[in-house]
Amino acid sequence: MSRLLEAEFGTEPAFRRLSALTALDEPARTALQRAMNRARMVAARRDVLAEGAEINETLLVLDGWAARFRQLEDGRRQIIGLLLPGDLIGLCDQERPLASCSIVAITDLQLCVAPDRAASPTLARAYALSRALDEVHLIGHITRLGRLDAHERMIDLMLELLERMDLAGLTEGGQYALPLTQEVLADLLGLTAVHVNRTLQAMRRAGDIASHGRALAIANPPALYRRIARTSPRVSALERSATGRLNFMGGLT
Amino acid sequence: MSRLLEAEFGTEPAFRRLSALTALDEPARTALQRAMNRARMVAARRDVLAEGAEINETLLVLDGWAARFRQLEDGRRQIIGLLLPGDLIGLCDQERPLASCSIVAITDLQLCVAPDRAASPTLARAYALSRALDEVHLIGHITRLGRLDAHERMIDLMLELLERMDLAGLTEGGQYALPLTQEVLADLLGLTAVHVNRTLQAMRRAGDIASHGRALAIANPPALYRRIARTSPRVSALERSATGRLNFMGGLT
DNA sequence: CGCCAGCTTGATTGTGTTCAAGCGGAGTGG
DNA sequence: CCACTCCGCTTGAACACAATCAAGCTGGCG
Repeated sequence: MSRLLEAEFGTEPAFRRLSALTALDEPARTALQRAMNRARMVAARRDVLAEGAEINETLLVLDGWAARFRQLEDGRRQIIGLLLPGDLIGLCDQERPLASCSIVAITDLQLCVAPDRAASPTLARAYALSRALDEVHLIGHITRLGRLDAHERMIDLMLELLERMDLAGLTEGGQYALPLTQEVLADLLGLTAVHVNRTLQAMRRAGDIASHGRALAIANPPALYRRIARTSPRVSALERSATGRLNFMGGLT
Repeated sequence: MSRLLEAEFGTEPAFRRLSALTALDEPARTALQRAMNRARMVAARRDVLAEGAEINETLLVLDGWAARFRQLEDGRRQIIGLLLPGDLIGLCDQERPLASCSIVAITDLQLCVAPDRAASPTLARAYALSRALDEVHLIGHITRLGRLDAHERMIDLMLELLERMDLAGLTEGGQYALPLTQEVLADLLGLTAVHVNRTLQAMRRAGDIASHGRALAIANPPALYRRIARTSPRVSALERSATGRLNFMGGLT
């Protein structure tokens, strides 16, 4: 592997996220790099996985966004969570698990098969932390839907995504690209698209956010953090310690 | 161990639930039985675990109900999920995980330390399935909160609890004891206690449910299943196959 | 050019909240 | 034994947040 490729690899969002979770040793890096060379593409709006399908392999998101969702018989849709670069799909310790929700590509998506956790104990640890983080996000989402109003939900979500994008090295000066339509936001936040629209407008007028094309700028995250009863477990959980390592939460309860 | 004790053990809700998840071999049964002999009690309304606390051991609920919840700074509370007999607390594969939410005893609670999964591969499998089921419940809860109205949320929850209680052998003729105050239901369903009250009254008037003291009778589960856009992954997931084993779902996505 | 998806706006309706008050039963202390 | 309290349940009236319905706008793309 040439040094150039190695350097490129180091800036890959998925690699950045996993190594932010825990320091990866050489076998882990090698396994990841090999897996990432066999990427597959999924076009925007295409299904990645249908609910109830058998899961044969764990996938790793390399680029683009996807959404886990559940669809009710009458057509109502609830998005369970978003999958960002570096997120894992289908992590579990059963033999032949079935998907508990469907997954759709929100943008064009680049995936690879995640290397087996047996490749390295550090990789196994990164996976365990990733899974714990997933659960934290589910819990945050429940709290958002159950106890926050439309404005709070929106801000809370944007702050969660800021943290997550940051983990994968995908933010710049508190800004990041938010490739979600208002309809997707609605299905995520348990609102209607119309109401999402009005909420966003109010937030822009209030100066809380600014969007230039796809880029979302959150005016003053620390101020918002203070103003909002945050659903995520603890804000500080994603603050990096002096070592550059995460000073971390995790674990089911 | 005398045969009598062995027989008692076989009817323990926690044991019934775990062995409904997967057939448990002798080492698993022995380990469980030994663990269950060292039960600890927690009085109703007492905290079992505070958010952010370090989790040193996995716990198993033997008797009574508990709730995982997150409390916002302004006092709003959202219940993330309920813990019923046979449910596990703190399952994960990290070394020193921190609790991602607080847990409070809803009724008097009997707990024990869950035997190490290394005790038996069948036990490990039961734990993995239990964890997958937990995630399914989180997903169902998100869908409930995001896309169902008050009536639907109530019915959907009651059906989920019917299935879960049944798994632990704690139902009789479609009835089970529901030890939740209207305030707890409100914090669970993202509603106010006042509105829960009115919703329950409407359901009683409509004949959907009947409560005699603590016992909740759901009039006609199959009919409700049909009427309601269910949030749980698939209703059939909890139907027992001819073998008495579960014909099962599970698995993260 | 024409289409379509996504965004915007207004008017109206409705589900659920808020505030306020009262009730009934279980447990406690005088 | 009674008074007192507290908790959970119930009820009513007014209000508010978000849904619904309907229409028009904008920009990218075939």
